[in-house]
Amino acid sequence: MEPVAERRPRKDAARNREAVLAAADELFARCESPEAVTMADIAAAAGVGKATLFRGFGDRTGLIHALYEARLEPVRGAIEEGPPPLGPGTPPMRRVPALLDAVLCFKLDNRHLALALESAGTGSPYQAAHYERWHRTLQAVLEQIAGLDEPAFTAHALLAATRADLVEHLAGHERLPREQLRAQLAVYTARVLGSPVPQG
Amino acid sequence: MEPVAERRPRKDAARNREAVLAAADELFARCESPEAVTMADIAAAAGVGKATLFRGFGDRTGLIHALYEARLEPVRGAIEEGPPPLGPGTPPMRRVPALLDAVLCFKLDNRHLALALESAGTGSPYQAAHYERWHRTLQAVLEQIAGLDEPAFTAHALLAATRADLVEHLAGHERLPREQLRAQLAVYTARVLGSPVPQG
DNA sequence: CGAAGATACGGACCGCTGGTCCGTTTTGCA
DNA sequence: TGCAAAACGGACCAGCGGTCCGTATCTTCG
Repeated sequence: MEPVAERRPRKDAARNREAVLAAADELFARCESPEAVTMADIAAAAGVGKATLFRGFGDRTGLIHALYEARLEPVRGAIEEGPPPLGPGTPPMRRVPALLDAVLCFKLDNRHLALALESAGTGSPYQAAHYERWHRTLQAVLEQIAGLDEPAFTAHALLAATRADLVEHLAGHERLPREQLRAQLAVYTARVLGSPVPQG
Repeated sequence: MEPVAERRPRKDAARNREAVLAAADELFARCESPEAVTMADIAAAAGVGKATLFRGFGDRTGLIHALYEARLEPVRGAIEEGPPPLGPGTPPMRRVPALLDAVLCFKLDNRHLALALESAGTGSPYQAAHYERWHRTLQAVLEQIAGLDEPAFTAHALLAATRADLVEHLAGHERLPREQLRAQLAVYTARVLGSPVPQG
C-alpha cells in the first residue's frame, strides 16, 4: 500500500489555522455564553473568510474540539509521563484524587471553553475522544484499588462531579472560591475511595 | 390591592395546550435526538399554529420545562408526601439511595425528554427550578447524616451521577441493562455514604 | 527566474430554525 | 343575538451553520 505522503500544509494555511485558534480562544474566554460567539465572529476576529474555518476544522464542534485538545495537551502530558502525584508510578489511592483535581483545575482555568465543548450541539460529551481517554485512565487506576468494584461506573460518576456546567454553576454563579471547591472535591473523592479524609 | 383574578383560560386554549404537550411528548419520545424535533414539527403534530406554541409556553425551553414538570409531578408527590422509602419519615441512610434511584428511574423512563431538557440551549440545567428542588431535598436529607460534611457539594456530585446524557450513554449506547445500572448506582451511593454495600 | 498546476482563499449564497406579526376566527358574556 | 376580548394560524423575519465557486496565493520544476 502507498505510504500516505501526508504532505505538509501550505504556510498561509498553517498561519491561518493558528490565527483562527487564537481568535476562537479569546472570543470564548471573553464571552459569557459559548452560544454567543458565532462562526462568523471567529472568522472576522481572525481576519479570515468563513470558509477557511470550515475547511480547516470541518464544523463548529470540530473547531471547539481542536481548541480543547490543544489546551489540554500539557495536562495530558503530565498525566501520561509526568512526575507523581499525577504521572504513572503513583500509588492509586493518591493518584485518583490527583487526577480529579487536575481535571477540576483544568475546567476552572478554561471554564468557557469546557462549557462550549460539553454543550457543543451534536453528540453528548461522552462520545468525545478526550472523555474516553480520561475515563479509561481513571478506570485503570481505580482497578488497582482492592475492594473497589465497578471501576467503570465509579470513574463515570467521579468525572461527572467535574462537569463543566456544574463547575461553572459553583464557581461562577455561586462564587465558591477555587480552593474551597478543590477541597470539597478532594473530600468527596476520599469518601468514595473509602480513605481517610485529607488534612484540613 | 386587587386580588389578581387569574381568570381561567378559554376552553380552546386549554384544549390546545394539552394537545401540544401530548404531541411534544410523543415526538420527543420517538426521535433519537431532541434537536431533531423542531417547533414546527410539534405544532403540526398537534394540529395547531406555531404561534400557539410560543404564546402558550414562551419559547422552546419553556415548552420542554412544562413537559418535564408535568411528567415529574407523580415522582415529586411520592417524594414529598408518599410512603417510605421515598417519602419523608424515612431514615436518612435509607432515603438517600431511594431518592437517587427514583431520579435514575425517572431519567431512564424519560430519557429523551430529560436529554432535551438538559441540552435545552439557553442556560445550564442547574438554573432550572426542578434541579434546585431536587438538590435542596437531597441536601436536607444528607444533613441529617452524622459525620457527613459538605452536604451541598455531595448532593451536587451524587445528582451528577444521574445526568441525562450519562444515563443515555450507559443505557442507550453501551446497552447496560436497567437493573444493572440501578445496582451500580446503589453501590456507589452506599460507598459515598460510608454504609455497607446493599445486598447482592 | 518565470510559468503552470495545485492549493487555499473569501464572501455571497443557501436551507433551516426559533421566534414574531397581524388580519381572521372563536369564545364568553350580557 | 350581538359585541368585545381572547386566541388563532401561517406568512414572515433575522440569524445561524454550512457550501460554492471565481480568484488569489503558494510551490515546484524547467
